[in-house]
Order: sequence, then structure tokens, then C-alpha cells
Amino acid sequence: MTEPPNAVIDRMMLILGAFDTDRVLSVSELARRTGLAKSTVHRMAGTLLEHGVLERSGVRFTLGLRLFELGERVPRKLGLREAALPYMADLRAATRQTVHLAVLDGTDVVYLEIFRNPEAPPLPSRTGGRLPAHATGVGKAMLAFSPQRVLDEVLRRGLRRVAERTITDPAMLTRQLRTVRANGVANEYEESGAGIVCAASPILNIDQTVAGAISVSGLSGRLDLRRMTPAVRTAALAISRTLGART
Amino acid sequence: MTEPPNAVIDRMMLILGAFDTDRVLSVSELARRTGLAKSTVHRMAGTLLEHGVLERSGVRFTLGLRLFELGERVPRKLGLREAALPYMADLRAATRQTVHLAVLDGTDVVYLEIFRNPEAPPLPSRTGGRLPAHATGVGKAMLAFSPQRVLDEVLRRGLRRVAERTITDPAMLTRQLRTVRANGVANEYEESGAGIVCAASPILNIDQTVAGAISVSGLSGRLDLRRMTPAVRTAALAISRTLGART
DNA sequence: GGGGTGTGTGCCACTGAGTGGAACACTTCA
DNA sequence: TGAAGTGTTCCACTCAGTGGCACACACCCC
Repeated sequence: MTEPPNAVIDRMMLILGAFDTDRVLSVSELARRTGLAKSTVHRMAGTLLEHGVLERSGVRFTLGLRLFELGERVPRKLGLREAALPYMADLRAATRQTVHLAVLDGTDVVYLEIFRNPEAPPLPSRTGGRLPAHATGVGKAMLAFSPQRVLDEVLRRGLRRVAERTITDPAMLTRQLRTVRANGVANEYEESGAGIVCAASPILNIDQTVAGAISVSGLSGRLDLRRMTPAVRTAALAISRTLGART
Repeated sequence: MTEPPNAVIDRMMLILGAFDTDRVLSVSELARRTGLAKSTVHRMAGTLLEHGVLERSGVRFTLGLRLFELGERVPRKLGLREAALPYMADLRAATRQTVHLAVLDGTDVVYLEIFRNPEAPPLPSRTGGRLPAHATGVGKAMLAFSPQRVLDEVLRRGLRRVAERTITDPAMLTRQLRTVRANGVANEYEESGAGIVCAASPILNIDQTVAGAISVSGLSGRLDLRRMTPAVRTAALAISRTLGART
């Protein structure tokens, strides 16, 4: 319809995307995963190398520092993270659990920052990690306060199951989002991973659009969600406030 | 000599690089800064948009979340940062100053992580920021322990002045690096910015190659470098040790 | 009003840059 | 000794990307 897009950039993103699973890949492996000709990968990797987008690791390749450099300049991250940082520290200190900061990207959630607690059990989430919005606490918190077309898109794509208890029923999701919208807090019970529960609350811009969300997560046995709710909600409101103040 | 490289990727990196100074740019501004035709920028920005490498901000453009996502997967960052984090926290607590973690990228230094102290004065350094190695404490610490050809390349490119007291004399730099190599610590006196001093120490891999460097920085009046030296050195050695242990 | 000058967007003939098959040099393993 | 993997190089073909041009707006000032 709208295409034809730029094929070279498509191919390049295919190559970079191949590093989703493994951190270091050879030319042949890249060619196999991307479906590109080996010579194409070879040549392309060469120029990406010159730009620091890729780096050599022996004879194989790795994502390069230039990507990190560019990634640190992304505005969506910068403002929100800066505003949230002190409150995330407070929240971790108060709850002694893991604190997450995330934004919505299309129908996915991307984690901007994670404050872990040495005392708390390690969780599998990673900074820069991506999960379907409907399967996470922060995702549901943001969806509940997003325009209808965002939810439509989520439903259109289908509620992919990522854990045993992921919500896959559209009616169930819509119902939950209604109560989330009323309470300002979303709970998650092992929907993104086994044993993990969390309470999340949205961060709003001055114009009431969604900027992101924070959450407190822990293991289902050890964490009493109801006790976390007010703290998460309070922190989210505080971040929203400082976000508005600095405009 | 070795080229011809891929022109499309070159142009794309030109566009992304244009966001060095400003965070949000229009098609016309991009065309002007990159020297590309407006139609080329327009089309290219469109496909970058589809990949999330760029995002819209009204009618203008911004670096996109996908870059952040990819940047967080860069191996050079991942391992070192993880190993260094706890020691950086200790160092900040012990010195009540700003702690930096950096790696060497060509002849530049790139900051991987910065631990600021609310009590300490804010410094201009930024995560993902880039500075010439010869102009910074962490840079000198790493150069002193790098193979000769790295220093050769630094000298070949010329010692660019970034602050009033930046070292621009090759002989002076070489002399300093010799004592750095002997002491395991590099000092910086307002060479990267006015009023800023720092003590830095290199982090080495098991094979004695340079992995990165950490530093303690502060304002020249308030910070006694000599008192910082042992702490920085100790932390750097500790990080080197845990880095080696996890191989 | 009009007529600057700034946007963003769309079109399309031209051509040279990117493609990928094939061939090569090396290792590794059997 | 060969088979199967790797990375690298070459090069004729052609199709994808280019950028000049033109258009649709939105300003602001005379």
C-alpha cells in the first residue's frame, strides 16, 4: 500500500534485529537468519563496522558502541527517566522490591530503567527489553489510559501468550482495563512470567496523554500486592507532576 | 583505499548523526545539515520511521526507541557495566562525588554509566557522551595501558583542545602516560572542562587488555585528588577481578 | 490582498549503486 | 583426502535509490 520502502535500510534492520537472540554472530549465521546473500551481509557488515554500528569479536560480529551512543540520545527516554529516577529510588527503598520504568511503543512495552534490590530475587526483565503490552502490569496501566485506537491495534494483532497466565481473552482484557482506569493501578499475576506479580501505575503528561508507567515487581509468594498499590500510585503521580512542571 | 562503502548506510548515519546537537529536527533542517536532497531525507526518514529508528514529534523527527533498544544490547556495555555497578555505588558512597564508567572507542572515550551524587555539583558529562581520550582522566588511564598503535593513532589525529588546559603537546602526553602506567592512576586537572578535576584508573581483562576505566570527578576547589586515588584504584582492581572471574 | 520565504510532500526519468551467484582460500573434522 | 563448513572477492545485470522539479500549504510583511 504505502510502500515501496528503502530496501537497504530494511536489510540493515534485518541484520541488527538478528542480534535479538544471540550477542555475537558470524557472516554465515547472519545470512541464514536474515535470508540475505552471504556476500550482501559481508559487504553490509563491513560498512556498518566503519560506522561503529557493528564491532568485530574475533571473526564474528557484535552490536557496536555507536548504537549505545545513539540510544542514549533518544528523547522519549531522556526526559522521562530523569524525572522518574529519584522517585524510583524512593520506591525501591520503601518497598525493598524491584522497580520498573517503561514506555509504550506501538503495542509493546519497552523497559527504560530497572532498579533492582540486592535483597530481592532477580527478575528476568532487562533494560531495553520488549514485551507485549497486554502481558505486563506496566502495559495494562498504559493501555487503560491510551486512546481507543491503541487498544484496537492491540486486539487486532491478537493477544499473544507469553506465559501460562497471560490474558488472551479480549473481553477479559477490556474489563480489566476499565477497573485500571478507575483505580489508576494495574495488577499483574504471573501474566508475563511464572511466579512474578506486580503493581503498576501510569505516568501522564500535562495533556493527560500517557508518558510511561512504573511498577513494583516481586515473587508471588513474597510480595503482598495490596500493600504496594498506594506507594506505586503515589510515585506515579509524583513523576507526572514533575514531568508537567518542567514543561 | 578500502572503500567503496554502502552509500545508503552512509547517508542514514549522516541523518542520525545530525541529532548530535539538537534532539528534534525537521526534514529541511536535516537536509541542510547532511547536505542531502530534501526528497532523499523525506523518503529515508519515512522508512526509518517504520522501523522505529526515528519517531515523529509533531511534524519534525526524533531519534526513536528502537535505537535505545538496540543500544542496550551492545555487549561491550553489558558485561562491564554489570560488573562495575556495585563498586561504582560503593565508590560514590565513600567519596560523595560523581563516579564515571567509560570505555575506549577508537581514539574517543564513551561514558557507559554515571553515578551522580545529589550533594555533589552537577557535571556536564552525559551517559553515551563522547570525548577525545587524551582530554579525560579515564581516557589517559586507558591509553596508558593500551597497545602502542592506539596511542600512535591518537597522536596522528592530533591532540584537539576541548578545554583551556587540555594537553595538546604529544611529548607531555607521552610523559604523563608513563607515570600513569607506573601508578595505575591518571589525574586530570581541568583538561576536559573548566573547574573539573578527576582521578581515574583502568579496568583490565584477564589477558591484561583494557576493558574500560572508572573515575571520581568533582570541582577543583572542593575535591582533594590525592585522597581519591587509592579508592579509585582499589575499585578498578576489584572490577577487573570480578570481570576475570566471570569468564 | 499579493508576493515573498519558509515549510512538508509527491512525482518520475535517469543511472550508478547494490545485488547475489559463482569461485576462491582456508579450517576443521572424518 | 575429501567433504563441509567458514570468510572473502569479483563482476555483469538491473532495479532500487537519487534528486531536480513542482506542488500545497502556512506564515509574515509590505
